Amino acid sequence: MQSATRLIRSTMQERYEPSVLEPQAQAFWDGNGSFAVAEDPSRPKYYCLCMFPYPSGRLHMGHVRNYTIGDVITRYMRMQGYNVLQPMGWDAFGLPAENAAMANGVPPAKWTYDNIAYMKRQLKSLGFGIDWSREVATCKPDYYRWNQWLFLRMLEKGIAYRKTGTVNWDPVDQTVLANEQVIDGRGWRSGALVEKREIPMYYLGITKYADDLLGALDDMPGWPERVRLMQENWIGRSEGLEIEFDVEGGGTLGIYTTRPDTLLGVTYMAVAAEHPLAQRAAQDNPDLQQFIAECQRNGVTEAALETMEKRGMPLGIHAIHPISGERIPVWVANFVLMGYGTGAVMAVPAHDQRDYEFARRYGLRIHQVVRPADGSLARIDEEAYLEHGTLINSGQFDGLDFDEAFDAFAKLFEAQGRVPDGSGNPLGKDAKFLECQCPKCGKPARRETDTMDTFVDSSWYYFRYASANNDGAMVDERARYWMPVDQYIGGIEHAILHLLYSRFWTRVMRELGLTQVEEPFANLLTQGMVLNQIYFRKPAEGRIVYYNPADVDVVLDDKGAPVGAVLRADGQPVEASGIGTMSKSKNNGVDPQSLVETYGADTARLFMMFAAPPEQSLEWSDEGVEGAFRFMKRLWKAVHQHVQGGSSAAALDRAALSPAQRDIRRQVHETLRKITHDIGTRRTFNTAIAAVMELMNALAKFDDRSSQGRAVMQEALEIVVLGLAPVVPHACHALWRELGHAGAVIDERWPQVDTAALVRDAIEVVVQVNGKLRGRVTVAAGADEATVREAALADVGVLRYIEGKPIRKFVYVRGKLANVVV
RNA sequence: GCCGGGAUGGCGGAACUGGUAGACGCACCGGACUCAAAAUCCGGCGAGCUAAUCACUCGUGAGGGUUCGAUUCCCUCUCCCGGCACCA
Repeated sequence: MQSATRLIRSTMQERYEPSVLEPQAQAFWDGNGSFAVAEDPSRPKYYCLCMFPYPSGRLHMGHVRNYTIGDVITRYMRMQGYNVLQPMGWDAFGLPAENAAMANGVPPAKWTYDNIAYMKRQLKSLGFGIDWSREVATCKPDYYRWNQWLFLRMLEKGIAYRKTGTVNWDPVDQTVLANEQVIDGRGWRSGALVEKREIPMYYLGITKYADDLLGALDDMPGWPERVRLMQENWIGRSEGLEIEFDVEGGGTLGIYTTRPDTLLGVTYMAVAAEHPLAQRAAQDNPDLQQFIAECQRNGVTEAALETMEKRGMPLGIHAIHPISGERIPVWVANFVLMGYGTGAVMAVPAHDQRDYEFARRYGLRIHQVVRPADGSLARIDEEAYLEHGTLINSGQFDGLDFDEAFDAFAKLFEAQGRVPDGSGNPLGKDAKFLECQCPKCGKPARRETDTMDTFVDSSWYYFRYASANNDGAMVDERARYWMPVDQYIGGIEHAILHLLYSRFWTRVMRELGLTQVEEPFANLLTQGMVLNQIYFRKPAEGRIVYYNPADVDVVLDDKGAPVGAVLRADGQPVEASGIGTMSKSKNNGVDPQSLVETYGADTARLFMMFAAPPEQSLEWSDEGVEGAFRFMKRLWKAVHQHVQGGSSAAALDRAALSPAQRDIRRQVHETLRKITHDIGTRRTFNTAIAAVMELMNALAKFDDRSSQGRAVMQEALEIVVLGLAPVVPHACHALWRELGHAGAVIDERWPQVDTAALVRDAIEVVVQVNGKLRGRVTVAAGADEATVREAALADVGVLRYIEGKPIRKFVYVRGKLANVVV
């Protein structure tokens, strides 16, 4: 073993060549199955999960940042002795595959699997420590069959149910559109005017869990405050009831309200101009026709909405109040949006400011049904009373508070959930597909053609990683070992929907006995976006042209401050419009592949972790990448020079060190203490890396060829290599061997701080006079306040400011600072 | 409009619990090496004042407050970013 080590040492490359050493390290991990993990009850587990990507074709910088953060945590926790699972998979159902199929005639499946293969190679080239034996692709039957299986269990339990609901219908594409796919009332792809349609579809009763989902947020310290707030607002906002009012002369009018407690205060109803009821009433009423036309003309631009006054007209139709039986006039109003909810609202002017203003304008009745809980009387003669309070003038419901009233009305109307899962389906026309056998009785049956939304796939994939390749069950006992996820990492854009659905899904699975955990993700880290400069030219006519920052040179003034930019190709100026998210439309993306090819994966990883803390946005900088690469070269050279310095270093003799050796050793262990805290607790990888750079700068000046000097250097470099191993694993894999170790750095433990090395003989105390820095004194480490005071008052810099003045106060912060107040 | 976050050198950022503001990196400037350039190494680098790298003054978006001491806590304001938005 010793001779083998010598051989490696003698052949150590002087040059840092990532293109050679990175594939070697990756081959080592692959060959040894370093990242394939098995359940091991004897060791503490750690489940580190990154949001899986849609296989769009290539990784983008956002992915690289996301997965680098996850990989650093994974490798760090592994060095801390945990049994760490880091899986990866593919959120593989989506419209891009269909669009690509229509555009290029490539079958969606082939397109998807080709993309997966390519992106998997990219992930491997970045050195992520992933257990690929657990890979999941949601487009494969062995994954989505469990969606269907769980859905049937949900039907049995009544968590899923079928009900008629209003949807956005695209008449050209013959499909249902999500709200975000409707742009200015038109289908995003077909451009056709979207219709509201009542179709039967499946609902998932997430509202049944709303209280629990909301309440549990208070007990989730591992989640960022702002994500919890966003979920709180979202759940609170969408918690309401659907109530149907009968319409005189036939039909019903469905509305949705978050204030069912004010139900008895309804004095009119309002519908959108496009609402069928309004359309019908307008047929033989020219005034109404004109008003409706006006409403529609006003459009939905923001400016119009801001300035538009609230206007309306009675339809001459009445609805019947479901409790009181009263006749309620139905109005058409320009502030009711057809695109939101049912396109109709119940109006409670006493307790809604908008309804109040409308009622005042048109002389409609205002009927108070809520008063403050403290018993005082709210005045509603000038504005609506908006707070939750106690019900009055509501017959049998008088005296109830908001929650009690909500529950009482909910029971009365058997409130239903509001998470539609349906989408349109061309499968309904395919007889071969439709005809099937009932799996229970064997008789001919009609196959269900409604499909589930893709959010279902991502709501439980983390369970499947933990139960990978089980043909017989959705999840198995292995999930009990791994769940919950200890650290989840992904983009803030999923702060609400994906994370909320996952929490909902976990509760459903718990109710079905599939898991014991209540919350799927113990700790959540939302990484910031990756930004870059945006450059463009706006021709006199035609469209703006964006130029990639890589093709642009920045012009500097003589102080180095940027004053302009020119396109390298023609030397002519381009305009800069600040920085923004890397995107195709702004042509400011940087391809991870070319970055890895030019500088190596370690440089890419180092730059990403160093340029900003993980939660903040990260500004791209080619010069910053160069800087990271320079550091890699310096690190490599430092180890190379040390190893070249002679045969293996003598054992460290702590008692025999010179003051300079003790100093450098103290700095080594101070750095180790800091990076342990920064990586392990604070997750501020940027400051950890900065601390190591600082240490390397000090080590470069520490030129001590003595036996103990080399021993100190050996220890320092080992700590540096171990400490950087999570961030730049390829280089550290090689350097660890160069430092004389037969084992692989991936199997090493995180080093221990030698607290004895941290002890100082003397400390420097900063001395202020009236809070201004005036001097510094050096005292023995254990000096008491009196000693420090004596030294401080004798300092020449201090004396200048206190001479002849009485000392009013002396403040001493142990070991750091003294303040003399005169 | 509502909710949340932020503003620190030419730039990205650091300062962890109220205690030396500007760590680390980039850019820039000077020097060494070189015929020269690149690379590398060494040094400088908030502003003002100054012959000066001494000293001093100012300085963390603006104004005020609390404190021996404020980038950090409190109040008011400006701007920027994110989320939601006639949301029923």
